[in-house]
This record gives sequence, C-alpha cells and structure tokens, in this order.
Amino acid sequence: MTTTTAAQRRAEAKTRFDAFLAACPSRKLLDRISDKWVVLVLCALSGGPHQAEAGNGGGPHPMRYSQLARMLAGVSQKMLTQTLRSLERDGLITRTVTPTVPVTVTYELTDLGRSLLGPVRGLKSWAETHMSTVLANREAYDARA
Amino acid sequence: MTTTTAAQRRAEAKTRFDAFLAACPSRKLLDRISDKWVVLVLCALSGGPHQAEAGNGGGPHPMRYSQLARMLAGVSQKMLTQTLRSLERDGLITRTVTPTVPVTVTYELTDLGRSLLGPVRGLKSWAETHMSTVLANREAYDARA
DNA sequence: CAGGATCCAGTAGGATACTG
DNA sequence: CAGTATCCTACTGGATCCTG
Repeated sequence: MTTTTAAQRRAEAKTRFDAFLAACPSRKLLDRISDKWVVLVLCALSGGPHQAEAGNGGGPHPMRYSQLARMLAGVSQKMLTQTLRSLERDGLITRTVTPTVPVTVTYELTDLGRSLLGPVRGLKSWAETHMSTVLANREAYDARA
Repeated sequence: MTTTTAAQRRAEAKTRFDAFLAACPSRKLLDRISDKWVVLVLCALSGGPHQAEAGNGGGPHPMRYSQLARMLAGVSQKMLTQTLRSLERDGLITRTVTPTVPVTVTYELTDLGRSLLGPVRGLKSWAETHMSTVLANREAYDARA
C-alpha cells in the first residue's frame, strides 16, 4: 500500500536537501564565517579597520596571540584559540611559533585568507549603507503591533 | 589598593568591546545572515540560482509559503516561518495575504532585499572558487596529525 | 493552506582553573 | 606567554500536535 507515501516523500526530499546542503560550497563558507569570531579575527589580522582604539592605519601584519586577545576583548580565550585553530586548519591564516624564552606565537593571514577579505568587505559595505534602514524597519514593525 | 586592577580592566575592556559589537552594523548583518536559513530563503525568492530541481532561469518572483517549504525541504516549518517573519520585520521581504478560499500567502523580495543579493553573491563566488582549496587544506591538516 | 504552541535534545560558547 | 581541560548554562532549532 501507499498509505505513508506523503510522509515518506517528505523525508526523502529532506534527506536529499540535506545532502545537497552538505555538499554546497556556499553553505560551507557561511557555516565558517557564521562562527561569530571568525570575521573579527580576520579583520583584526588584516590591519583592523574597525577598532576604535589604537589608530593603526597600516597594512596587514602578523599578530601575537596576546595582541589578538587584547584587541578582541569580548572573546573568551577558549573561543579565540578554537577560532584560530580552525582558521589555520582551513589555510586562511598561518601560525608561527618562535621558541624564544617565553614562546612567541604569531598569526598571519595567508593569501587565501586575504582573498576572503574582499567579499567580507562587500558585506561590511552593505551593512554600513543599509543597516540603519533595516533597523528602522524593525522598529516600525514592532511599533505597529 | 590596586590588587584586582588587572581583572577589573579586563572586565571593563570586555564590556566596552561588547558594547561596540552591539552597535556595529557589520556585526548585526552577520548575525542576520548567520541565521542558517536566511540566505537560502533569500536565494529561493530571488529565483533560486542553486536548486537542481525545477529549471527556472527566470527573474525574481513571489513565492507561496508551501512552495518555499517544498523547495527548502530541509527546513522545519517552524524555522521557515520564523525566518520569513524576521525577514519581513527587517523589510527585506514582503508578506502578502490574499483571502482566497484557503488563504494564499506570498512572499517577495523588496528592493532592499534584492540589494543584499549582491554581497551575498560575492560570498557565493568566493566559495565556488576557493572552497575546494579550503577543504584540501583541512584534509592535509587533519592528515598530519 | 499557512502557521501557532509546546516539548525537548544537542551544542555553542562563557567562566574558571591549571600547565609547558 | 600561549594555550589546555573541565564544567555548566542558555539558546538554537527540530519534531510533533493543533488551529483559523
């Protein structure tokens, strides 16, 4: 019989869709940059166009772990380490250990990592242009409750 | 005395940083598009450049709830509804109710929503170009355990 | 048809303490 | 200095049932 066909086909469709998503490069990228700290670390390593603190207008430069930790004061060291590891794993940054007296570890963007800054800046640009409108829409929507 | 100064200053810095993030437009946008289904819905409403099913090469078109649910088979109706609501709230899509016999609800991208497709396609493009490299890096990293 | 309401598991991620 | 290890909470998001 075909009593459960509808549910079955739904389940099948879901499976196929999930498989599709698992293979989708865009989805993988989104999963990566969604990681809440990934983009912040990337920007920090790119010379940091967002920090209101040290006025460094220079180019992209290597950074030490503790520098990053100070710049991104809101991230726990657990997440910072985890984020750095995953970025290194993906080949977006390099991790260099210099065996000085207390070890020195520096992180730096790879070419691949730098290439990702382009699209990211695209998002940033859109955000700076349109986000205020979005926020206004939000308020308006909530107000007409 | 200044015994706890270090911890205090850390906490202060974190507070400032969190406040900064809360105000940062880019962060807000990231929070939005991280929503796991937002981008999928946006793409679906844009004419869906990613589905392997119906070969519709046409332009952006309104879509009914059930159409979306079928296309994005992997999303629960709860999340679909939630996503659609938040996008409507942000003014990225419109929701139109037509009181036919069983009600008909259609969703459509607004101009604002369409403008977001640009940056998103930027990401998509990067993903399609570089994601295989990232995956290779990942495997290499894991292999050298 | 389009969604609201409820329950529930998995996990992201923060706080804290310890180490080579 | 640059992490690792452990514990614990809160939220995300799926499944299921119900409604105008």
